[in-house]
Amino acid sequence: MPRGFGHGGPWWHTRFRGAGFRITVPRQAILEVLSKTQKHLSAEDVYMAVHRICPTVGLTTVYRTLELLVDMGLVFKFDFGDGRARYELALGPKGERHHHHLVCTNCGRVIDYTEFIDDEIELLQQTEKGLSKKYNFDITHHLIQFYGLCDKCKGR
Amino acid sequence: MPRGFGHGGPWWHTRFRGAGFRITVPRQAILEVLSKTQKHLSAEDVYMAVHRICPTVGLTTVYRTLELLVDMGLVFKFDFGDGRARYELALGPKGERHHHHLVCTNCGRVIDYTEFIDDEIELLQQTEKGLSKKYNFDITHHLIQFYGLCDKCKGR
DNA sequence: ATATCTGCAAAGACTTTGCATGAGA
DNA sequence: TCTCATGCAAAGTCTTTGCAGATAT
Repeated sequence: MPRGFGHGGPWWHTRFRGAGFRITVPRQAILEVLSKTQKHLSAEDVYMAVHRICPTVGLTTVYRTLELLVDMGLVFKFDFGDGRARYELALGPKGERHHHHLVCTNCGRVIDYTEFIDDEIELLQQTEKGLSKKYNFDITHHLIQFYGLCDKCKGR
Repeated sequence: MPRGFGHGGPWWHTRFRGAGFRITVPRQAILEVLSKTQKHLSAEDVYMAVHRICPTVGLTTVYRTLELLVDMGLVFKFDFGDGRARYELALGPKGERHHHHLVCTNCGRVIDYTEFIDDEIELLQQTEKGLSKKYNFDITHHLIQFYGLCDKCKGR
């Protein structure tokens, strides 16, 4: 059965019920928005998209829900240096969405890349193993970003 | 001659003069503070430390100077997810301070590690090369962070 | 029934900006 | 001298919190 839908509704319902969290309209709308994009959305972005599905949902709820999802490990939170956090679905460390980022320090453009991920992942898993042991950490995820000037900004 | 001091004063004076920036008391104090620690300082941390050297320097100047140093590539700016930016001296991509981070998502503790850097650097340089070519980016630096629970937080 | 969740408004925290004064080259 | 830098105060932005009413289980 493909990831996504089972008998009891969307896949994440189980995670929610198991943790004692309630399945509500705002939460469903927020997860729907996150599932339907490949972009890195800010809280405001999510809020505006959710607003089209369910106009009564407030920005506060968006923030609270995103925090909850991050804590549950369902969503990753990123910082690209422009002062607002970005969010995207996690879907597992080797899941179909996993990628790293290339960030332009001038215009803020962010490119997702997956080209070199396989080699990176291999090395990272070794590193994770070594680090976990040495520092007694439970490592849950990682972040790799390259910074520089994009093609449009480098000739300036 | 060791990096650090030449005839005309500290090493960064040349960089400043060359770029048309002035060498001022606040800037010297801020760079002195950054050179004398291995920690990741917030703007407020820098401000307080600078205040002991030169009490007239304001927080605004600290922010402005840190931004300048980041733009010049002399300082890196990090985000560990606690809402305030951290700064530390760059000293070159293979310089003596280069390291990656291990961040506890529960208590916010940050550990610098250098153990696996050599293998990582090698892979990263290949990746950088590939990315630069494919996306036509001038890559200046990278960020690698592992997230998880530290030994104190995992038993909770 | 009741503990959780939500929306609104207000507060909080970090960072940036305007402007007149002061200082480096 | 003359442009650049600084400090203060105020404003700006993103994010969090308090609380009463609404909702899921």
